[in-house]
Amino acid sequence: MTSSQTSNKQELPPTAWAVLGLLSFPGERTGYELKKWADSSLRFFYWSPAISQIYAELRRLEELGYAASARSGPEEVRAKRRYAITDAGRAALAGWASDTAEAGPPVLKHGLLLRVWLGHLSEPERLRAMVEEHMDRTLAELAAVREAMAHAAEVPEWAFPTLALRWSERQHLAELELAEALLADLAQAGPAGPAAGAPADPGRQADGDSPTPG
Amino acid sequence: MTSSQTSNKQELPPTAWAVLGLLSFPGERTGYELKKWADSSLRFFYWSPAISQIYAELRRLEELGYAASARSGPEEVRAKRRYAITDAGRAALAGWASDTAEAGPPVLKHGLLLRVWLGHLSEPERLRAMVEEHMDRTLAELAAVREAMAHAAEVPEWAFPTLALRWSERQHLAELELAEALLADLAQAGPAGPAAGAPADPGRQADGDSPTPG
DNA sequence: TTGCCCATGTAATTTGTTACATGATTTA
DNA sequence: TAAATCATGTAACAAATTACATGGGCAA
Repeated sequence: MTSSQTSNKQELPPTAWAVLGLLSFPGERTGYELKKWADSSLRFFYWSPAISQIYAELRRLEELGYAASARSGPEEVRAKRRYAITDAGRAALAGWASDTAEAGPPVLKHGLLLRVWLGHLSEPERLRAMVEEHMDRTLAELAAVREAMAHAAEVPEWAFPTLALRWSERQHLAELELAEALLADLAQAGPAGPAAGAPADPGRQADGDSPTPG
Repeated sequence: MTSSQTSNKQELPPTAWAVLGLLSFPGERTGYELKKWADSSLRFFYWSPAISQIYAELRRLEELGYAASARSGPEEVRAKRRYAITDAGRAALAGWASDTAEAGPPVLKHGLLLRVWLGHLSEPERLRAMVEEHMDRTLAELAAVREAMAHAAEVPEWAFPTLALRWSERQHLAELELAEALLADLAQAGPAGPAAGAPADPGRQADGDSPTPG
């Protein structure tokens, strides 16, 4: 406990809470283990920080008195460290996790959709191919989610992680349906519609006062 | 081709491409206008950069020869600037937009799900309330998407933006269904299950060798 | 004995945000 | 004439990544 905390309202970045969250499950673990676990669970609906950042957050968490570490080889610097959450850490995390204002809207950054939005710059076939590739990737992710879920479902302590993974499974299925519908829309708009792309298209350079797209 | 660019493979952050993408639709516009437009379209499936960053990206784009600006009051520094994409910019953007490797998997950072994953730290009712709040927010977003879509659908040049917004509409509907299912899972797991939360729970401090959660 | 996984960290850099400063034009 | 919106930018900072440095243990 490094004392001296004045404010009771800690302003921490999401990563710090996520790392502390990993620590909130029974057991002590190393930064390395935390990273692996994040890669096979958090990453499906939140995200997985770089390993170097995990170590940085662990140090910060320990300074705040939210986590405590024990070195394995007693005196060594840079020896294996196992971290555990403290009572103060658990209390702070519980406060954060229940704070409804803190949880803003989900952040989605969908590169494929940006490309669809910019569809006038690609050939229709290319666009279709990109959507299909996205579906392949999604399918692969779905398999990974299911594997993680099968793993989690075996342990009673991981009931909530299992629920989150179940949500993620459904989310990936929805993503596939969304892509399917997008493909259909593309097929309908492509051949008949205002056919975009590189070649032959008379007029259409109407620069000047065109209204701002929505 | 505006000369002097040595490398033909520009390594630009997503934001730069997004801003250039906004510019790729017919018409010249100011940074300010770009921001408003991003707020009512890009933000639904990608994201909307801070206005200060838009200005920064516009400057970078102009340096690269991908965009060109014209001041309104001829000699003034800090006068209104209208930007337009150049041929080089359009070509680079088209290359980027068709690059399938460039488009990684979608990034999702879902604060609500992180809290569900951490469900053992909240009271069940609190969790349910958070999911319901999320549904309210999603409903409001859905309305905004639909409004933007109605706007976009009127202009033939915005056929692809309209498609992207249609995808977003469906995505928000899916998000609602996902939340519904989550609520059901929570109700099922809550009363009977390994009832987490603050009070009265004997044992459960099993620190030590517990396996790493998935 | 080579290469992989475990394990921890530092340094440099990029990306992006918020807060601030400034002023013109439009609307109530 | 006051407030809102339009419009552009700077400065300080936070968050997070990549690249790099280091070294032990184990398996092919």
